[in-house]
This record gives sequence, structure tokens and C-alpha cells, in this order.
Amino acid sequence: MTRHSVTSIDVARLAAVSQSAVSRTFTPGASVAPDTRERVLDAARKLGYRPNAIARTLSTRLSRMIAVVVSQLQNEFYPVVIETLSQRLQKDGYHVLLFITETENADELLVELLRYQVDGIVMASTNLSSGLAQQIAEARIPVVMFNRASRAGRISTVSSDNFGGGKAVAHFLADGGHTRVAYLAGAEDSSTNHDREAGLREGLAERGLRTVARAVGDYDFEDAKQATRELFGTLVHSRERPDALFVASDHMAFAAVDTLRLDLGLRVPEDVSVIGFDNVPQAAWGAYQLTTVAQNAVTMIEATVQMLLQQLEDDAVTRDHVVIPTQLIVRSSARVPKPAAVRRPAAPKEKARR
Amino acid sequence: MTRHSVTSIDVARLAAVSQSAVSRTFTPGASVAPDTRERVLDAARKLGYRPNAIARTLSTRLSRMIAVVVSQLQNEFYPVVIETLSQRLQKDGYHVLLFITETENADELLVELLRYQVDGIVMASTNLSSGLAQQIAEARIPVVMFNRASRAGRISTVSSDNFGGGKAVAHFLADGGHTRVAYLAGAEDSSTNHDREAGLREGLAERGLRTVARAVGDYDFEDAKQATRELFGTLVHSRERPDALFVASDHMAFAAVDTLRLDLGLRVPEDVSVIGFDNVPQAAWGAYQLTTVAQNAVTMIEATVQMLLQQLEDDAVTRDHVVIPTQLIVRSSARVPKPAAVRRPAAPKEKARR
DNA sequence: CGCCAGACTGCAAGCGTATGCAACGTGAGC
DNA sequence: GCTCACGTTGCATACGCTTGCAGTCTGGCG
Repeated sequence: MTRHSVTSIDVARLAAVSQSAVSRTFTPGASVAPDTRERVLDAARKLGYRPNAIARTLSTRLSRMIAVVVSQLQNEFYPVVIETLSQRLQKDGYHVLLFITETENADELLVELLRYQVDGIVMASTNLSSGLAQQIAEARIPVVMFNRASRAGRISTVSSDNFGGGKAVAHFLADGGHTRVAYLAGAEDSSTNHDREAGLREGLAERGLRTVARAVGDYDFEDAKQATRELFGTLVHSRERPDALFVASDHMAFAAVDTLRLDLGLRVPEDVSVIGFDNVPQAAWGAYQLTTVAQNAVTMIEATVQMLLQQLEDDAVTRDHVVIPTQLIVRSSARVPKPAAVRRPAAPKEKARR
Repeated sequence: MTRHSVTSIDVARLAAVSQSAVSRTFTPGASVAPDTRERVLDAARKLGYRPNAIARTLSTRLSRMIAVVVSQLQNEFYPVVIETLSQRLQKDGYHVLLFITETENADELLVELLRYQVDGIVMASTNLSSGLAQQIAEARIPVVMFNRASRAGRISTVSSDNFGGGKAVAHFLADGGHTRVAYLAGAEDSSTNHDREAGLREGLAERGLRTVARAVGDYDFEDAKQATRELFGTLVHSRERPDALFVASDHMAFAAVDTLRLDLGLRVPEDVSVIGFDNVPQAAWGAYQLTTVAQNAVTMIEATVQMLLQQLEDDAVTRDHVVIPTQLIVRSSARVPKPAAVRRPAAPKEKARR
């Protein structure tokens, strides 16, 4: 009465071979004579045999499962990431054990997760205490931090060129004639937020400008609305009102645009230019047409998977930091520099996307 | 040199007890004397011992893993579902093995998945061949179809009252004085699409109306744009142009609104009322303010998990069909019936949501 | 004081597969 | 015809844990 109790032994019996032979026919690269293999496959088909991956894991110490830890699923960027990553891993025969954590610090979850003998871990927008990072390194299980730089230095990371992206925004805004740039920050303790802001500041500085205001949206939609009100609320009719807003994520940028238009009665981009970060699918939606910095999710994921697989292959935990270039996608939520006003070679224009 | 080679035997040795004792201290409800338990926990802590869930699974035949199969991750509804479901299952100590499939028919994936001895399966917006459904039933592993009615009758389902939702839309539109209602369909072979459309038709019929046009968007954004052009393209200036459009999902509705406004120069809702289905977070965004039929994801998931856990507990595969009520969320993408014009008790108004 | 129930504990047999090792058979090469 | 390499096979053990069973020990009760 147990679930699916057809084992390799049953198959062996029916095929009149040893259990080893059955195991071998299901192990790529093992030595089996063609006709016994046929006999085994026949028997397996007749009995509805499916190799037990759990038992195999126990024996080989390889589960072919990769843990993916994500927070921030409300951010439209992450569904795309999960989808792409999952399919990419499936292509290589790996399976995704998904963990969603509300908190950024996922230690307890991770401990739970390690029990499952996952072959590797991808942490997307999640941090790891250095203590646990240490433990994991000792357990020799490869980890890649996706879209986060680690504080615990021993861990590999894949991220976008957040600094460069911020800088590109600064140049674009400056070239567009904006002089009062505000920044709507994400989570203060995240490397993404930090780098994007630093890039913005440096880029502005290069043009003799600096940010005139700043508020924190914590990568949250509602918080971003509130932050936008903080930034603009009292200045709607003032000359001191910012004329541009760089938002640390598209997700928050939508909130900002809504608030500017509907709560505060400002026009985007006529009164305020808004630029986001991520280039989520919704940024292309007609009502927002968000100018934004694209993260190349596919490339980032490819790099992530490569790093992971490499480590698995070598059976060695290494450390590496890959930075993927970003690209400014120009739509219409921010005033576009007039060709004459461009002081540098034009910013890259939006490429065709499907 | 193996990964994490601390086993219960190591702990037993250090604590000077039998390996069984170690196992028992990590098995809730097992009989262990308080002081040996202490000794074991001490030793475990010293060695960094973590019970091996794989070995436990092999022994108990319970993996505490639930497979979740999803397609359509671009539809904003599913990230919400995955997040909620994942956290709900985590709460009960289950883990999510995630499979993303582009095709609606996920047979090959499922086979792969069954090797992992998952305790249960949730299929979200995915169909199962009846052959495989049969196999799974024989393997006695519980399955719940989420947001899909099964063709293979032996499987439990949880879905919204799609028919009722469609009907509510029909009444709302009719009461709003619309007379030329068009339908933008999802995937033709999906129960959701079928039921929503049937509800719409019946609701309209009750008001002496019927749909005047229909196109298929296949639950896809780009396809929905194209479908919208088909429906309105040649009729923009015609009196025969539909004055209302019911779209089978919010995801497609955004595409429809964009197309109507930007490609075709029509106003929403002044020229055309648009109503969606799902009530995804983006429906509340200022630029769309989509009137839509809410699916109560939390309730649906709770029902799903209950059905699953119940079956696991009873160790029996049962079949049940739960239908969760839907609710019309009135925003401003569709003309609202004037109080005087309402022929029935007013449609439920939008509730406060956070 | 003897007896027994009950709480602990350890032993050992699984759970289903992988794989090193030795045995076997075959054909090639001489 | 003999030897030997090599491809194939089966045996037996290991992977790390759970759990039925039987034994030990304790305290309570008559």
C-alpha cells in the first residue's frame, strides 16, 4: 500500500538480471550490454518503474536540486528572474527548491534548506549572515548571490553595474537640462541601493550638480508613495521642487509616477522627469513608458548558473564577482536631451525588444 | 572530503549514546530522557550536525516537499500565488519544489518530478493528461489543480467562481448602459476562459443583450494587443464599435487599455469601458484603475493547502472541487451605473484593501 | 519486599540506489 | 591453441536515518 513501490529490484526480477544492471541502465555512461539494457527498459516500462531520486541522492550525495531564495516577489523583476532561472536550471537537469522570505536575512530558512542536501544555492536579493556563510562554505556547497553584493566576502556574486547605471542616469538627466535631481532610495542596507545612489551622485558631480533631496522607499510600493509625498508634498508650487526623480527600482517608480500625477497633480515628464531601474516588463506599458536602466536578467542568470555549475563540476567552492553591464532604456517618462544639448556621445537608445 | 559529513553516528559517539537516541531527539514525539536529549543536543551543536532530510525521506517515505507547477508567470497573478502558497506551505513545514513550464501540458515535467518523492502536487494553470493523472492517482500522491478545472475527473480542483464573475461583469455593464459588449478571450482550452465567457453571455442574456464581438488573446500580452486591434481597428469611427470590453485577465486588460488609448486613440472609459479579471496588484495602479473581478488568492490557497494536507494526513487520495466566490472591484476603467439606473441591488463596491 | 507498568535505550533491519571489486566470458593477437 | 585485455555482470556494502522489538531500569503499589 505504499506509494509507488516499484523498485529497481522488482525490475531486476522481471528482467532476470541483477539490481545493479537496472541501476546501470539508468546511469548514463555505465557499462551495460545493449540487449540487457533493452530487457531492463522493457521491464521498467511494464512495471511503471521510476528511479527514486531520493535514494540516488543518498547514495551519490548529489541531489540535483538548487535552492533559490528570494525576497521581494512583489517587485516585478523577480518573477522574471525566477522564471528564467528555473528554466535555465531545468535545462541542465537541476530542480529548484524555492524559498521565499519576507525578511532580508534568511538564516533560519537556510539552515532548514541545508538539510535537503541541495547541490547549490542562489540567493536573490537576500543577505546571509557571515556566520552562516562560513558554515556553508565549510559544508562545501556553492552559493551565488544574485543582485546583491555580499558583506561576507567569501561568497560569489553576480550583479548589474549598478554604479554605472546610476551614473548613466545622472548624465542623461544633466544633459536633459535638469538641475534639481532627487533620489528615491531602496533599502538602505542593500548594495544595489548604495551603488545606484553612488553612481548617481558621481555622475551628477561630473556635471557640477548634486542631488537636492532624498527619501527612502525601501523597495516597497506603498513606502515609495509616501516617500514621493515627502519629497514633493510641500514643494508642489515651489520653485525648489525637484525637476527629476531617480527611483531605485521600477517597482517604486510606478508608485512615484502615480503619486506625482494623481496625488500631486504634476505632469510626468513635463513637470518632473522620472527614471527607474530594472526595466521590468511593466515599464514598457503605455501609461508609464518608463525611462529606466535595464538589468540584463538573462545574462545575469547565465552567469549565475555558469558559476554554480562550474563549482559543482570542480567540486570546489570558489569566489568570484561578476558585474553585468546595464543599459539606459529611453522611453518617455523623462525629458530627453535635445541632440544639440548633448555634451557627450548620445546615450544608448532603446533597442528593439520583444 | 565529503560535504557536511557529520552524521548522527558522529553525534552519538560524542554524546556516548546510541545512534537511535540521536535520531529520537530529532524526532518530535519520540521517547527520550531529558538529560540524554541534552547531551545529544550539546554534541550536535558542537559538531554542527544537521539531520539529513534525504535520508529521512528514504526511511519515512515522506519528503515534506510539495511540487508546484506553474505556467504563465508573466501573468501578474501567479507571482502572488507562488508567494502566498510558498509561505503557507513553509508554515506547515513543507518545502516547495518549483517547476515552471511554458506549455500548458506538463507531463514530461511531472514524470521527472515524481522521482523526487514529493508528498503532493499543486498544478497552477496547468493541465495534466488523464493518463498521467491516472498514474499519479495510482501512486497515491495527492494533487490539487489550482485555478483550473480538470478534464481528468479524478483530480481535486480549487477555482474561483469564474462563471459568477463573468455574470457580475455582464450585469454591471448592462446596468451601466452598455449595449455593445465585446469579449477578449484567454486560452480557448482553459476552463477559466470558458467559464468567464459563459458567465458573461448568460448575464448579458438576462438583460436581453449578447456579445457583439470576440477575439482571442490566449492570456498573452502581445496577443491581447493584437486581439484588441482586431476588435476595434476597423470600427474606431463606426457606430458599431463596441462600447465595452470584458477581458479574461487583467494581464491582457492592460494590453487592451494601452492599445485602445495609444494605438486607437479611444478613451477609457468614456469611449470604451474595460473590465478585467483577477485583480492583480497592478490593477490598482493609478494609470489603469482597472475595474475587475477579484480572485481571492488567499482563500483559494488556503483551500488548496487544506485539501492537500487533509489528504496527506488521511493518507488517502480524494477528489473534491472547491469554488471560491469572486467579487467585482469597481474602479474607473468602466463606466459606473448611475444609482437610478441600477435595476438590482447595487453591485458590491470595492472594499478597503491594503 | 516483590511485582509490574512504564519510561528509556540499544540493536538491527530496513528504505532504494550506486558502485568497487571480483568473476566471467569473449575475441584478438601471437 | 594459449594468453590477455576488455566489456559485462553480480555480489555485497555503503549512503544516513527511522523504527519495531526486546531488554534494562526505575518507581509505585499492594
